[in-house]
Amino acid sequence: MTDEDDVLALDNQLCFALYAANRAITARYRPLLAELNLTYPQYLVMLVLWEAGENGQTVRVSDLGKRLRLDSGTLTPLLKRLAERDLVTRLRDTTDERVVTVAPTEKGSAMRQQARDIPGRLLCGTGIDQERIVELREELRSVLSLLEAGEAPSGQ
Amino acid sequence: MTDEDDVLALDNQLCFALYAANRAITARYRPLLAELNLTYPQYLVMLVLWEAGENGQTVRVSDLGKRLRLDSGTLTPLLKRLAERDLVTRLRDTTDERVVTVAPTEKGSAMRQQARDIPGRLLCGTGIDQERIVELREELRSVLSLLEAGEAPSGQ
DNA sequence: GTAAATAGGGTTGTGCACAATATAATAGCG
DNA sequence: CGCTATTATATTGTGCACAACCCTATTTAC
Repeated sequence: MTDEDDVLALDNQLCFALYAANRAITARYRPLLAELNLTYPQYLVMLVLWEAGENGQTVRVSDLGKRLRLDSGTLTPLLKRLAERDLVTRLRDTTDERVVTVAPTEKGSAMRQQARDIPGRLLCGTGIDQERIVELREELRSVLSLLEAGEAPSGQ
Repeated sequence: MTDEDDVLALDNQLCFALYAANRAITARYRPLLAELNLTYPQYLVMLVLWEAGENGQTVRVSDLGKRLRLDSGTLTPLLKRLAERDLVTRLRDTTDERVVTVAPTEKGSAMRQQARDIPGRLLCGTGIDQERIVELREELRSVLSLLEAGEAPSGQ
């Protein structure tokens, strides 16, 4: 294998390590979130809503999009499914009808208590210690901000 | 915010850092792969096929699944789309008709040359240096193997 | 005041991911 | 030989993820 081929080897790709690790973590979440009948992205939305509620902030669809880096094509149907299950409300602003405000219902807020032990249970039995998690998380956050700040890859 | 709430804060979740970084990287790949008219998972499949071809190995659908951690529900339609575009062949084994062998066509093999500069172009303009990429990649690979070896999270 | 630009959401269509199930072939056994 | 378990792939259905587009409301320019 020449050096040029080597750059295309699967095991040399950061992207694949990230892709596989991400799916392995979400797979680990799945049985825990199934107890709450939530998918992983639904869980992330609830995290944002709980956190904002704690601080007395209202959350618009666009706020969720900025925070989670998701667009309306993803969020709108997801929020509708949560609303159907009476976990959130979607209210269109009366003064500016472009704006939709999302908030947890009482049922949605109550779910927070059930979710509290999830982070602790997630990595039990893997032998990954807390310090390592924090380091990896901070490195990923730093790389993410570089990726978001960086110029787009050249189209040629 | 109490300590208990803090464990649910979005910014304290390794999972979200991983989720967001993964999508940021694949978003960065998208315009580069669009030149080849490939999606990101399709690109990963081609990487495996190119690598195996180099070593004279044949690849079955189950081999792709093991390597990429994907199941047939993902791979079968993906491979059919690649086959329609004459980038791969899907041949059912004559002696054991359960087995489907996948191989790049001449057109699919030729694409490797066009793909060679992608890894190099990907992170240009982000200020992320090579050493950091290697460290992060190895840490992710290590965490992945711990996740895959670890016992399932307790169902309760 | 009105045209143009921008911002907030929604809709549609394509392509993953994955669970659950189906189908079919092989291997081992009595 | 027939029975059962296992292995390999396909099919179906749900839910993201994102591009492309639409519609409406607000803002800005003139």
